[in-house]
Parts: sequence; C-alpha cells; structure tokens
Amino acid sequence: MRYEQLADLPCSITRPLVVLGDRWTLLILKEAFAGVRRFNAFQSNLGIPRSRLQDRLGRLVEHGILVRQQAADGDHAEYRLSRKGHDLYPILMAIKDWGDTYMAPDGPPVHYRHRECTGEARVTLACDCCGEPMTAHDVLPEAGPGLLAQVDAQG
Amino acid sequence: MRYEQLADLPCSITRPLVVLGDRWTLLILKEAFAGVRRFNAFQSNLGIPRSRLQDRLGRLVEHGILVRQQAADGDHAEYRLSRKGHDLYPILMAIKDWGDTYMAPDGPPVHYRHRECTGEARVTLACDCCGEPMTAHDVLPEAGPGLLAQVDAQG
DNA sequence: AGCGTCGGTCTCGAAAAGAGACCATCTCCG
DNA sequence: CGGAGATGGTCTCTTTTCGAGACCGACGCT
Repeated sequence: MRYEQLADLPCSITRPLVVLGDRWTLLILKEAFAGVRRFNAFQSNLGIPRSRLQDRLGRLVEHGILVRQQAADGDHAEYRLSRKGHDLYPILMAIKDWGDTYMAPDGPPVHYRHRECTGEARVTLACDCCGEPMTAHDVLPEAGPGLLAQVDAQG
Repeated sequence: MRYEQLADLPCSITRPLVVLGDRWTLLILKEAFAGVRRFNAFQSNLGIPRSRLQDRLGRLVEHGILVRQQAADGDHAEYRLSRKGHDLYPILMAIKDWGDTYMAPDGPPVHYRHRECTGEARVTLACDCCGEPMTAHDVLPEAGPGLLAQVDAQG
C-alpha cells in the first residue's frame, strides 16, 4: 500500500509507471498492439500465468486502457485497446528503438514499417515550438499548473 | 527463472522490458535524469527499500546503463547515466506525454522546456523516410535481420 | 452423452518486496 | 584523541506477489 501512493505524486512519469510498471503490463499491451484480443492468446503468447493475466487485464480495463466486450460474431470475450490505450504506442516504439540499438546485435528482429513507403517508424524528441530535436541536456524542467494546483490544495 | 528467458525472444520491445520492466527501475532512471547520483538521494526521493535499490542499481550497472564511480571531489559513490542510459530518455518522455494527457487533470505538473525557447519537449512517432507522423495503424511489421539470424541459428 | 474450447477461479509453494536494524569507513570538529 | 554524522552497503524477518497447474461452468459441436 506504500508503493501505490507514488501515484499521488505530481509527476507525469511516476503516475503512469504505477500502472504500467511491472513485469507484464507493457508486454500485454505490446501483444494488444500486435492484434491480440483474446485471453488465451495473451496467455499462450506470453507464457504469463492465467491468474496474473486476469489481474493485469482487469487493471487495464479499470484504467480505461483496454475495453472488454463480447465479440460480435461468436460469444467469447475480447480485450481491445481504447483510445487511451492506443496512445501508449509511442512508449512501446521508444522502447523498440532503444532495444534495436542496444539489444539487437544481429539487427532489428522486426521492422516496423510505414505502410505507405519503405521507411520505418522512429520516435524523436523535439521541441513543439521550434521543432528542433532535443535530448535530456536540452531540457529545463519547470513547475506547471498540475504542481501548483497540488501545492494550493495542500494549503 | 522462466520470466528472464523472455529476453531470448527476438523482440526489441520484450528484451528491454525484461531489464526495465519492474516497479522501480524506470523510476530510478527518472531520478537519474533529474540529476540524482547518490545512493541516499535515490533512496529518500523514491522511498524505495535500500536493499531493493541496491539490487536495481547493480543491475543497471551490469547492463551498462549506469556507471558507478567514486566522486572526484569527495569520496562517496556516484551513479551516472552512460550513453546507453542517456538514450533511454525518449522512453521516459513518451511516458510523460501520456501521463500529461491522461493522468494530469490539473495540467502538467512539470513542463519539460526547451532551454533555448519557450517550447516543450514532445515525443513524436514518424516515418524515418518520408517524415510523416505515424500511429499504430500506419505500421506494418516485417521480419528483420535479427529474426532471420535467430531462425538460422536454430537450424 | 461426450469432447473441446472458452474465460475465469482456486490453491499452494516459491520468489520477490518492504521495513528496519545493523555495519564499516570516512570526515568533521571539539 | 573521541565522539557525531554521513555515506554506501548488508542482514534478517515478515508480508506480498508470483508461478504452476488443477479445477470450474458455460457454450458449441457431433
């Protein structure tokens, strides 16, 4: 019950990590982006224990990242990415870029290609004003409204 | 000992996650990017148990993500980001973007500003060939050299 | 009726996490 | 010299989480 309280901190990195930061959650989402929708498919693709998978899917549904519904044609359950879940894609692609660079000695196992050309999907960090690419060195953190709101609330 | 074997899979998302995917690792790295270098600072900023922190720092050093060294001036130990660690920044920023969007009802707690202008750091997924912005829908996975190498090796 | 598939649950032993005390080393300062 | 206070690091003990696999009820098919 201590760790979960990190979610109260006014930090947009910490808060998502309390939900996403564990052994399986991001792997489950990776499968979801690969088109997997069924309980048994997640389970056998990842080798995750069933009870664990049940927990994680439930948590993702609670957070509105996945939506559970009965499949139209048949009868079975389906877990699909919501908009909110869909927007997690850049996180996985950023991980992919790093993995391709540092953990793929034989080259990328998978190319994530642009459907309409031969290029590949690549994540970049840039300034939303001038468009310049950025690294950690170019960043200057500064208090924002979410922080001030929290300070105000606490008196 | 089963879960770790996921690192053998030819997938550039899975492999990093076996290292980074747990409660604390990415939070530790977030602190490192915020300039934290000392054991006690990580410990008290995050509230992580000391033994856990010891484990995680050790693992990050093993993987060459952090470098442990004696501080020049004093005597104490320092944990600093290597180049490899530094390159994890886009992952944290991608998480930040998502957190700002979905878990910051009062607005971003922190602005990550471009030092040289008023803009903010933002992660984008784009095609490295035509430069078009991309989403999951625009991506077509395709086998790459790392996958073929693994298939070859297994006969 | 019998079998297979489906999502989902239960149990139990093993692994990991949390807390907090404890340590050796070193520095500072009287 | 003799404490105090940092510092990074270790040890122990309890609680929580995880993993493996059996089990279950609903449904479909033949």
